[in-house]
Amino acid sequence: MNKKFTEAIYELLRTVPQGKVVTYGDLAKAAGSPGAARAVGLAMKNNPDAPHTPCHRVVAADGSLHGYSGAGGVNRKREMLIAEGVEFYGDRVDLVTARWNLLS
DNA sequence: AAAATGACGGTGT
DNA sequence: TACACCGCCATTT
Repeated sequence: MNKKFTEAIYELLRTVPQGKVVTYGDLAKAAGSPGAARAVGLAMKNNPDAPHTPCHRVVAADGSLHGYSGAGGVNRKREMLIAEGVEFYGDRVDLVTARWNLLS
């Protein structure tokens, strides 16, 4: 425990409503360490609190999907987001409309 | 305690 | 736009 970083990531991630997404960088910044985007992704892979944490709503800074520990990989992740109402632009998420503000 | 890892981000080609 | 390289940070081994 103690790992406040990962813990903060989960907390913030839980605030993201369905149909919205956040980037690793924004998540890291909101957690208190801008630039730790990699650490954010690691937290998802190493300890995905599963259904408790919507890790599938986390996308790259350019809106593209990077990875997913769940079944189906990024492929499943993409379809999951579409099912939630996230507007996709090819294989990229429309961050212009689907990006969630972590500050709210 | 030190080194290696990884679901990133930005820039260059 | 796609691919490659470097730099960044926290976690894991």
